Amino acid sequence: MARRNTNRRVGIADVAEKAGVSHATVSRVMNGNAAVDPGIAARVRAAAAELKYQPNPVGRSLALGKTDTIGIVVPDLANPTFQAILRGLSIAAAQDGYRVLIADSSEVTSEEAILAGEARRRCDGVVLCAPRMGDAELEELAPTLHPLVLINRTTIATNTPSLSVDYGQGIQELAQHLVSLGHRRLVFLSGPEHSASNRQRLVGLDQFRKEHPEIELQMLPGGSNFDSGHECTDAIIASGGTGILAFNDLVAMGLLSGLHERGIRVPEDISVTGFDDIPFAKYTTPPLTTAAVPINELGSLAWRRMREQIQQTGDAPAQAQDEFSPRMEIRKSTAAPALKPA
Amino acid sequence: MARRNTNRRVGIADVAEKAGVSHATVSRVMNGNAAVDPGIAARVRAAAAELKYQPNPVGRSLALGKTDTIGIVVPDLANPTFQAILRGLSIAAAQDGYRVLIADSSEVTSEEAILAGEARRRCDGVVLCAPRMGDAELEELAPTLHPLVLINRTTIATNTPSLSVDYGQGIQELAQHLVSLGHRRLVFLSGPEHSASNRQRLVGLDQFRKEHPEIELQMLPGGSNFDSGHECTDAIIASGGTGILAFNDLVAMGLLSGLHERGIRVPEDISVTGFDDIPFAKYTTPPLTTAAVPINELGSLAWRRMREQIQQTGDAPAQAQDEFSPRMEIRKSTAAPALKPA
DNA sequence: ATGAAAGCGCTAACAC
DNA sequence: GTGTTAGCGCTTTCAT
Repeated sequence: MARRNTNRRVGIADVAEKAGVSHATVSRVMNGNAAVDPGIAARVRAAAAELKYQPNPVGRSLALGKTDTIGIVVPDLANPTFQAILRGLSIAAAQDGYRVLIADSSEVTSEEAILAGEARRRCDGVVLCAPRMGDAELEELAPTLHPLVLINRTTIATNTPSLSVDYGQGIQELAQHLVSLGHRRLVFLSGPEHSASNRQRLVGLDQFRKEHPEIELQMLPGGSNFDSGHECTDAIIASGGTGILAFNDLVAMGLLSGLHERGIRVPEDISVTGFDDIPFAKYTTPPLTTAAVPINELGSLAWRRMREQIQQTGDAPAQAQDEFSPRMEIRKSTAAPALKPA
Repeated sequence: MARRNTNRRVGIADVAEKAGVSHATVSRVMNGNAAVDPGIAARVRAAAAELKYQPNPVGRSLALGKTDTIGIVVPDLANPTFQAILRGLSIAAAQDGYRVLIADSSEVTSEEAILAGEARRRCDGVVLCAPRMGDAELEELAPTLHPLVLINRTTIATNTPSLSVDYGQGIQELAQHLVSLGHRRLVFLSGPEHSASNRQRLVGLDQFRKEHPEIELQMLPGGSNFDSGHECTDAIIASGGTGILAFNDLVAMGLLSGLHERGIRVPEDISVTGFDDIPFAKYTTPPLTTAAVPINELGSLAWRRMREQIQQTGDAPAQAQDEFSPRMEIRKSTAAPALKPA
C-alpha cells in the first residue's frame, strides 16, 4: 500500500458508507451520469453535504485521463504583453471550468522545451507563448505537445493552431504615419535578437525602404524593456533622426523618459512611437502613439483554439491560423518635425 | 475498466516489459529510491530513454498524495502588484521544483472561497492574495485550506503565516514628506472599500491627523486603477489641496495624466504621491514619489513560508507573521508648494 | 536486490 | 437501478 490511513481527507468511501450505498452510486450521483433512484440520490447528497465531501480531482484525473487544466509557458512574466495574454487565457478558460498552470522560462531558451513537456504531462494542453527556441526544435517538439496553441510563432510542418500579429504591417504603418507628418529621418530601435516578432518588424521595414527610397532609415540595437529604451537615449540623439520607431511601448517609455531628462521635447523636437498599446501607453506624457495589439483577445482566442482541439471528437483537424492586424493609435507623441535651421 | 487501451502514452509498464523487469523496479530506478543492481538499472534507463518515457505526474500524485503544485488566488490579474507577486512566487517555487496554478477571482468576493477550495484540492497548498472576503469567512475558511499563506491580510484565530505591508506607516511617511516640503492642504484619494490595505491607510492617516492638527486633510473617494485617478482630476482641483496622496501608483498616474491635460504642472502647482513603486513609477513624467513595497520579495517570501509548511515534518508550527515597511522613494512629483497669491 | 500485490480516489463496464 | 470489480499509472510494503 502507499500511504498509511492516518488523517486522510474524506473520500468517496466515507460518503458511501454513511449513505449505505456503494462507491459507484456515490460517483453516479456526484456526476449525474446514470439514473439513480431519487431517494438514494437524496441520501447520498445529504451524506456528502454533511461530510463536506468534495471529489478528489487527482483521482478523477487519473480515471478520466484529463486534468481540466492547461499550461502556458511564457518567456518572461514581467512583460505586460505576456501578463495580458495569461490573464485573457485564464479568464476564458475559467469560464469553461479549466484552470491554468504557468511556467516562466525567464528567457532561458534551453528551458522552454523542458517546461513545455512537463506542463503538457500535467495538463490537457499547452499554449506556447512567443517561444525563443529555434524552428527545428519547435518543429520537433510540437507534435509531442499536442494539443498545442502557438502564440507569436508558427510551425509549417505540423498544423497546430497559431495566433499571430502582423508586426511587419504595423511597423510599416507607423513609419508611414511619421513620413506623412513630414519626417524624413527615421530610426528603428530594434528588439531582442531571437524574437520572431522583431524579425517581422525588420522584414516590414525592408519593404518600407523599397517603397520609400527617399527616406533615411537607421537601425539601432535596443532591447525589449524600459531600461533598454532609456539607455538608447544618447544614441538616438546622436543619430539625428526625428521620427523614432521603438520596438515596443516599454522601450518607447524608457526613451521618453530619457529624452525628458535631456530636455528634449516630444513631439516638438522628436517624435516617438511604441508598439503593443499596453495599458500604460495612453497615460505617458505625452500619450504614446502606437500600434495596438488586441492583447486581451489574444488570450481568449488562444483558449478557444485550445478548446476546439480538446473537444475534438476525432474528426478533421482544420487548425486555424489567426492573424491580427494591429490598429494604429495616434496620440500625442508624434507630430510634424520642427523646421530645421539648416 | 476506465478507458480503452487505444493510443495510450508510454507508461511504466512499457518500460518494464522492454527492460524485462517489473514495474516496481522501473519505479525504483526512476526515483533512485531503493538500491538496484547497477546492470539492471542501466537496462531500465536505456529502455526508458529509448521509449522517451516520462512518468505520469497524475499517477505519481495519486500514489504520493502530493502534486508539487501550489495555487494562488488573486483578486485581479490585471493589477501590477499581483502580477509581481505571482511572478516572484512562480520563480521561487520553480526553483524548488514546484509549479503554480492561478485563479483570478475578478474581484468577485463570493468566488474567492470556492476558487481557493478548488485550488487547494488540486494543489499542495494555497496562497491567498489580498482576499476581499469578510473576516468571519476567512477565519472559517483558513483551516480548510492549510497549508495556507496569506498576503496582505491576517487571521487571528488560526495561526497561518501572513505577509503584510505596513500601509499605515507608509502613508504617514508620505504625508509627512509633503508637510515637510511646506504643504498644508493635503488630500487622500482613497481606494476600494473592501480593501484591507485601504483601511490600513485610513488608520494611518487618522494617526497623522492627531499628530498634525494644524494640517488640513481631505478624503476623496477614488478607486485602484488609472481610470479612477483620471476621473478624480476635477475633484482634486476643486479641493484646493496642494499635496495629493493617491491610493497607489496607478491612481497617481491617472491623476498625473489628468492634471497634465488641464495644464496643471506637477510638482510646481500640485504635488502627487503614489504607493507601491510599480516598475512604471520611475518612468512617469515627472517620476513619481512613492512608497516602495518590496513586491518581488513578497512573492518569493510567500513561497518560502509555504515551503516551510509543506516540509514541516509534524513538529511545532511556529507560523511567521512577516511585516514589511515601505521604503520612501522621493522622486520628482513632489516639491514645495508655490507661494500662494492669497 | 527483485517481484507480486495492495492501494492512492475515482469512473465506468458489466452483471444482476 | 445498484453493487461488484477492473483499471487509470504510479509507489511502496511485504515476502522472497
